[in-house]
Amino acid sequence: MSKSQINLPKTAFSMKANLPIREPEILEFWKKIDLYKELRKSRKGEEKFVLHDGPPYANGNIHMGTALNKILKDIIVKFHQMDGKDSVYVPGWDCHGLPIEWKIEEQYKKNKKNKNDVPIVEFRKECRTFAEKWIEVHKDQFKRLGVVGDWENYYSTMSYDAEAQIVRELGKFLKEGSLYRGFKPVLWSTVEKTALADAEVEYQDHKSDTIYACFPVKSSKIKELNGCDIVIWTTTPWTIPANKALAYNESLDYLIIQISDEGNFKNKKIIIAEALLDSVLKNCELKEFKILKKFKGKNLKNTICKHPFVNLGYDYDIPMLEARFVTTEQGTGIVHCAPSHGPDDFNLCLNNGIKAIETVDDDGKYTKNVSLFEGLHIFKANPIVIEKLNDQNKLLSNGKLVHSYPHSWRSKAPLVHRATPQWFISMESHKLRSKALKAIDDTTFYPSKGKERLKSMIETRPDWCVSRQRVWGVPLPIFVNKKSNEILIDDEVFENIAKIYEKEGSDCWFADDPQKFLGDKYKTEDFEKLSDIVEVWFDSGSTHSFVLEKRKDLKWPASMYLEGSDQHRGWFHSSLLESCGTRGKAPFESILSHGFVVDGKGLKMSKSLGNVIAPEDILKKYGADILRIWVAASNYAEDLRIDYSILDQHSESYRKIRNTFRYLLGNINDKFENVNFDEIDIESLPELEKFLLNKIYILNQKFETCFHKYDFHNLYKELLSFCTVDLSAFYFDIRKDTLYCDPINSEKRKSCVTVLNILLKSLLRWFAPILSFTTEEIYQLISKNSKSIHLEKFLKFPEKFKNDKLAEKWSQLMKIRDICNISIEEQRASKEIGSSLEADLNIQLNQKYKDIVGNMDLSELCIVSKANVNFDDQLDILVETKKASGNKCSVCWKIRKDPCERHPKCQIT
RNA sequence: GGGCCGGUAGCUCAGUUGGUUAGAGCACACCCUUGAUAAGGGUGGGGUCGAAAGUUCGAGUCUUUCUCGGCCCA
Repeated sequence: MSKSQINLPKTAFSMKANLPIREPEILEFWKKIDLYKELRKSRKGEEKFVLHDGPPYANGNIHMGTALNKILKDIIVKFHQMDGKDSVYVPGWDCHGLPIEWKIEEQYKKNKKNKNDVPIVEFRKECRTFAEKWIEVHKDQFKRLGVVGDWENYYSTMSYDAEAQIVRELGKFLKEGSLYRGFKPVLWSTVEKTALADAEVEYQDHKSDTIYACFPVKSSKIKELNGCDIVIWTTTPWTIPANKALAYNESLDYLIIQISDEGNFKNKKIIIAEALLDSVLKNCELKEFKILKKFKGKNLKNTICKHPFVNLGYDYDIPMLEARFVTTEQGTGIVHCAPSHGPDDFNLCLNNGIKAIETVDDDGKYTKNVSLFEGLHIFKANPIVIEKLNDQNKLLSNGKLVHSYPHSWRSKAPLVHRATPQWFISMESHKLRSKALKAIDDTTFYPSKGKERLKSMIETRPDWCVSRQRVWGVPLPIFVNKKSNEILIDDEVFENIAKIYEKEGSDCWFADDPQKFLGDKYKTEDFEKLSDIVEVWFDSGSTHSFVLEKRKDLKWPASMYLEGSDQHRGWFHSSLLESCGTRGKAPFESILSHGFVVDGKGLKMSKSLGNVIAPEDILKKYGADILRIWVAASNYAEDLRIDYSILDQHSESYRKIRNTFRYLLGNINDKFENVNFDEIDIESLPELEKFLLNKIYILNQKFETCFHKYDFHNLYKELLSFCTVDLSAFYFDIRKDTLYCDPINSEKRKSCVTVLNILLKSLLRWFAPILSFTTEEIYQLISKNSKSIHLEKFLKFPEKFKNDKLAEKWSQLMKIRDICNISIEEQRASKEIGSSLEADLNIQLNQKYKDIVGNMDLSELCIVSKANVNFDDQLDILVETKKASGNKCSVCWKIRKDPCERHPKCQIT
C-alpha cells in the first residue's frame, strides 16, 4: 500500500535544534531588521512599561548571576511588550570606583610604574578606557543571551551627562543642608599621609603595648557598682584620650571582684567578665581577691563611667553601650570605644548619638581636640598615656603583645584607624528616613518578603557617607571658605560645574584652575577645593535622574527595578535614598528581587569547589533558549540551582516543546492560516475541538494570572504540561487518525486543522518571551508579512471558547479513558495485543455516565479499533480488552470485520 | 558571631484558614509503536515532607531547639 494515500506531516522545521549555531543567525536577523527600533515603532503612544536597568560593573566577564539577571529582565520586558505596552529597556553600566582603579594600579605595578608619578587626569583616562572596553565585551555577551534593548544608546555612570547630573543631585542635598561634614575612621598611613583601601593592606606581626586600664563608675542601676572601676584591655593605649564610650555584651556574665593584694589597688573593686577572670588575674598578677557579685551584662544598661583622666580635665560622661562585637576571646569583656579610631567603635557610637571628631591629623599628631596631647605624634604617645594612667592610679597592668597588625603594602608602615573629614547625608535632618520608609510602603515587592528586608535596613542605617578619598569617580563639587570654614552653597556654581562636566567631563576638576568652577562671583584664594570623590553607590543611586528623567523614551518613576537580593543593601537602597532625598519619592513603582545562582547541591559557586559554570559554557553546549528555560522554570524568589544534569532536564523539555511545534507545522505543511476567532462557528466543530478551545481558554487565564504575578516558573510549568499532557499524549495522539487518514476536505479534518492553527498562533506568543530564538525561527517559517514574533501581541480569546460544562463532562470521559488504558496495558503485558489499535474494548459503565457518553464513539477517544459500551448499575467503570478480530485497513490500520467505511477501496489484508 | 530567607520524590516545582492514602511534569524501569521516528504512546516504581521535641482528636502546614545552605552585616 502506498503512503501517498495518507496525509503525513511535512515541515521544514527540523527536529534537531542546533541552537548554538542557529541562534547567532537569528541575532544577525534581528540586527538586520533593527528589531529594537521596530519594537518601539510598533507600540508608539502606548502605555509605557519601563524596567530600569541596574548597572553592572564594567569589569570582567559576565557570570551566571549576571546572565540570570539579564534574562529575567528580558523575559519581563518582552512579556509587557507582547501585552501591548511600550516596553522600553535601556541597559546601563556602573563605571567609577575602586575595583577599576585597582586594576589599573596592578598594571602599573607590573610595568614598574609609580601611580604617584602619573598625573591624575591621565590615570583617570586609563580607568575610563578600561571601563569602555568592558562595556563592549558585556554588550556582546548580553546580546548573545537574546536580550533585546537599546544597545546603541546605553547609559553609563561615567558619561559626561551622568557626571554633570550627579553634581546637580549633590547640589540639592547641599542646598537643603542635609549633606554635612563629619568624621569617620579610615585606615590611614601616617607615613604616606593617605587613606588605604582594604586591598592595599598587608597584615604583618607587630609588637604592641597592652594595658589594663580602669574607668570609674559614675552611676549605675546596679548599686554595688558605685565606687567600682570598669577594667578594659587594649593594644592601642594612644586611643585612650579619644575614648568616648565602653562596650559590653548583654549575654555575658560579669563579676565584681575586690582585690586584696598589697599595692595601689588594694581593696579596689573592679568589674570584668567572668569568662576572662583567669586571664586577667594572670596578666595583672593578682592573687588575693574576693568575688562580691555576679550579674548579667544586660544589667549594665545605662551605666555611666568617668574617664581615667577625669582629674586631668577629661570630665565628660562615658556611657556603657551594648555591643555584640564584645567577645571573651581576650581582654576583660569590656571594650574601650574611641569612635575616631575604629569602625566598630564608630558605628556603635554613631548609633548612640556620639559622633566621631578629628582627633589626629594627617601626620599622625593629636589635634587641638585632644587636651594634654595636642601636637604629639600618636606613635610616641603610648609611654605617656601609660605614665599618666599610672599617675592617676588607673593602670592595673601593662605589657607587650606580638600580633597580626595592618601595614601599608607600599611603605610597610603600620596603619591606624583615624577619623578623617567625610561628607554625610543625614537620615534625620530632613526626614530622609521617614520619607524612605513611606516610599517603601508605596512600592510593590516581588516576592513580598523584599519589603521587610529593605524596610529593616532603612530603619536602622546610620547617616550615608558619600565621600571617598580616591580618584576614579565624580569629584565632590565642594568649596569650603578658608576663613569662615563654611561650605559654599550657590546654585549658580553647581550649575556652572554641571555645565562644564556636560561638555568635557569631570577630569578638569583635578587639573584646571578652580576659578573656572567658581565663576566671577567668588575668588579662588578664598576657598579650599575638595579633592574627594563621590562614593559609587551615589552614582548608581542617581541613575534614575540622568536616565529615567532625562530620556524622552522613558518615564519616572520606573515601572520596575529588578536585581539580585543583595541589592536591598545596594542599588535598591541607594536609589531609594537618593530619590527620596531629592524628590521625596521612590524612583520605582515595583521591585523584583531574585536569589543567587548556586550549584546543583545548593552550594555557592567557587573556584575552589570547582562547581562554577560560566554562561559561555552553557551557550556553547545548549544554546541561550535552554538557559532562558532554566531562568523561567526556576523559582527566583529563592536561590537558583544549576548544574549539567539540571540543564539536561530542561533540554529534554525543550525538545518536547520543539516537537510539539513540529507536529503542528507538519500537519499544516508549514502553511499557516491566520484564523479569525470571531468567525469560528464553534457549534459546527466536533466536541474534541470544542474541548481543546476550552483548554486553550483556561490555559490563557492561568497564563495571565501567572504573568501578572511574575510567577514564571508556574507559568512555564503550565505551558509545558499543556504541550505534553493535553497535546502530545492526548489531542495529537487521537487526531493523528483524522489528520493522516481522512480526506483533506472533510469537515472533521478541517476543524482539526483550524485548531492546529490556533494552537500554533497561541503557543508561539505564549512562549516568545521565554524561547525568544526558537519562536522566531518558527515565525520566520510561517509568516509572510510581519517581521518578528516579538512585534506580535498576546491573543484575546473570545468567551465562546470557554465551556465549563464540556470540561466537566470530559473530565469524566478522561477517567473512563484512564481505566481503558489500564485494561489495554494488562492485555499488552500478557502479549495478547501490541498496538492499542489491536484492542477491542468492552466498556461497562454505571447509568450515571449515560448522558456523558451519549452516542460518542469511545474507540476514537481510546485509539482502539472497537469499543462497545453498555450500562450496568452494579459497578462504576469496568473495562475488558480483547484482541480485535477482522482485517487491518491498510490506510487507517483499524481492525474490523467489515470493510473500512472510510477507505472501502483499500485492500484488506 | 548577629539579622533575614530557605530545606516537600533523582531534578524543577504544587500543596488553600491544620483535616482522607502528600500531588504534577521531567528523569528512571518495563511494555507498545515504527505513519511526529535521534520522535510518539501506555503502565509502573519512587517521599520518615532537613532532624528532634511540643501544641492538637489530627501537623508538610503552628511553636521551640538543632542542623544544613544562601544573602546581608560584623
